[in-house]
Amino acid sequence: MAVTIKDVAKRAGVSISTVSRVINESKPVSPEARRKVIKAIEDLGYRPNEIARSLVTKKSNVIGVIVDDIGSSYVAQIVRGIEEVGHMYNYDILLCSSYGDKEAEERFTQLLLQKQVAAIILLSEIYNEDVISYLKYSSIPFVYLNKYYNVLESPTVRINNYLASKKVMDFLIEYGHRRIAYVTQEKDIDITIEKHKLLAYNEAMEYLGNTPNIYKVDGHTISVGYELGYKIHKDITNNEITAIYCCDDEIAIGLINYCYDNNIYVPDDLSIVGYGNISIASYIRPKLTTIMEPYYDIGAVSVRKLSKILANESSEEETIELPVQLVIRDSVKNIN
Amino acid sequence: MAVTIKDVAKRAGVSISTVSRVINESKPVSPEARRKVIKAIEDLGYRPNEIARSLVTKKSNVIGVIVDDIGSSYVAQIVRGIEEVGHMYNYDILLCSSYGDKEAEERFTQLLLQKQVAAIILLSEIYNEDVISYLKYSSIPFVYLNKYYNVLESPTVRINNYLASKKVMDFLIEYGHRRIAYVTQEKDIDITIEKHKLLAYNEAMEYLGNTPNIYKVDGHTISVGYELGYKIHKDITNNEITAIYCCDDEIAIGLINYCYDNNIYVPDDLSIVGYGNISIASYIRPKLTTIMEPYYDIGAVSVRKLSKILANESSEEETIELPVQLVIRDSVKNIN
DNA sequence: ATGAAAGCGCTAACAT
DNA sequence: ATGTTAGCGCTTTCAT
Repeated sequence: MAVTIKDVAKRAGVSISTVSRVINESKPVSPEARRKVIKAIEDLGYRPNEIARSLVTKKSNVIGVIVDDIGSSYVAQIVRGIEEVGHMYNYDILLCSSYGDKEAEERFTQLLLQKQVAAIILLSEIYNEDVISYLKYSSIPFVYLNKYYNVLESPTVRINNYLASKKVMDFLIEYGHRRIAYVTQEKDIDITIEKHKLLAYNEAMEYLGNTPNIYKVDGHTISVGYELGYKIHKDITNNEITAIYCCDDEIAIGLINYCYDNNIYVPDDLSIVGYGNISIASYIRPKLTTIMEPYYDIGAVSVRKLSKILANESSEEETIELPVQLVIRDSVKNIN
Repeated sequence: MAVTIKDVAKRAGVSISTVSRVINESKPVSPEARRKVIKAIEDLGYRPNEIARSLVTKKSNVIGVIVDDIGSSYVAQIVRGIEEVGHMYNYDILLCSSYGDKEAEERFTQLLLQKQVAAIILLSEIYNEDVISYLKYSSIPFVYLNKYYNVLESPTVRINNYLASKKVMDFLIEYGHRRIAYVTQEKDIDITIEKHKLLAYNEAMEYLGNTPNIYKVDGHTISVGYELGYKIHKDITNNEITAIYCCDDEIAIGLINYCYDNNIYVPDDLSIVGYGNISIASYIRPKLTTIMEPYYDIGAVSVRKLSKILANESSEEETIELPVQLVIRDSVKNIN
């Protein structure tokens, strides 16, 4: 049987309230009593039961985190941010993976609520307004992070995708590229961030006086990028395009691998830009030039926001926009 | 205010015991009462408070997981395994990152204990026997996973590193390599898995009648592997060695990158083998030939073991050994 | 089959 | 400054 506050009180020869007081430093305790209590706690190896504590205080200092897939590299980075600053604010992390399943997102939300978490961070890749409604309805503080979709109005932390996209295009143009293709996601384009990224791309092409050249893919994996290589092989070797701007690092990396395997030299034959700056981006060769999404910071800022809400120092509504940066590495050639 | 079991009871016109009974299906309830209770639950949107439940049942169905760094790719894979099969067994995951800090490991262990977790999985990369002793002393079911160290006797899930290493050497020899170097970790070699890997390497070299050629590094990152490139550049270009077997994928990848950047062609000029099969291994070019450590399975099996212990179906002591596999890709040349 | 009541380990109001 | 007590939301005897 675990040792409880009663055991400590008995051993120290004081009441349980006194013990509670020294543990929580909630009220003054005489030096004498404090000494005895501390001694008893050490002798017995007592550790307060957080479950019992939460029950009475109605606080859990646990943040529930529902992610798409913890095995995914950018997800792990965000969770790292959540975890690290979470612990600074004294929060623990209860982690669930939904694997892109709508129902799982909702089920886990309920579960976390039952676990009396103080707040929820939902990191999703799918379109699921129901869970947002549910979260709002539950009136639990939450942050909603979606890599692709613009879902409803909800507190979130993100970058400005239009501006990011503009940075890429400005850079490509500065490096002398004119025939630039963009690889976008075909699915739900109007309600995803692709809408904004595409806008910047189209504006830049219009500025150049060139017709946009858009490839559509479905999926965000490296193999999708690789397969894209087959489809556009001719366009590349024809020299119809000099640069490809990909909506995801994964697509860009798949494409780079395709090129490597088919003797197309990046960046000499073709320049490639990614989006995200996942960790592999700096390890593949050539190193990928890409937009850096500050994953760690997104997690970190989300927790900070939540902790402010929980301390009543902030309202829930605002969405936070983090600065973007273009990381220039080796996958784009200056053809001026 | 959240709705409680009392509210449900009142609304249904029954006692809270009856409500509890229908929730838990713990005792027979008349169809009539059950109907009313279910109705009330739905009307009120009632969800039992898991905190209160845990307090009385003294069960938490939460598994505490302490990892080194959730941002690390292999860690994320293991956690994925833990999380996914954990949820199948109805466990939730409370996650902490120690970032290689001894004290953090101990602090989090205490914290998790206070949170009344049902079991703990400790995933460490450092040498810390204290935390194992503490865990044993607390008599909480736990699994101890350490990527490098052989720490004390403790329940664990791992691969047979000697056998794995032997597989690598057999393969290299089969492919005609004779002058094979091994890159090992210089730190604490006698109490780490390097001892076993090295043994297999040395035995193979003895079998070949060649003197072992061992490079020592300190650290498990890609940049450590890259820096190793500088040091052994001459050995490679001298053709003194035809193959390098690296103790970590990261080292191998760093080395491959060094070669790429310095016009040494892998595998034509030099064959490289890794260890681990982290996700990048199949994305870099040339694709890395390596030992597959089944990270996901290590996590999955750990949870299964724990769940058996918690159900009194297994003792804590045994260590589980998972099968190893050599993944043959493109970084080794057949020079027969 | 059902309800009353005790109690899980703790905090916090109240009393002294 | 300290002790007594109620009660957090729930499960589980124990009666009935």
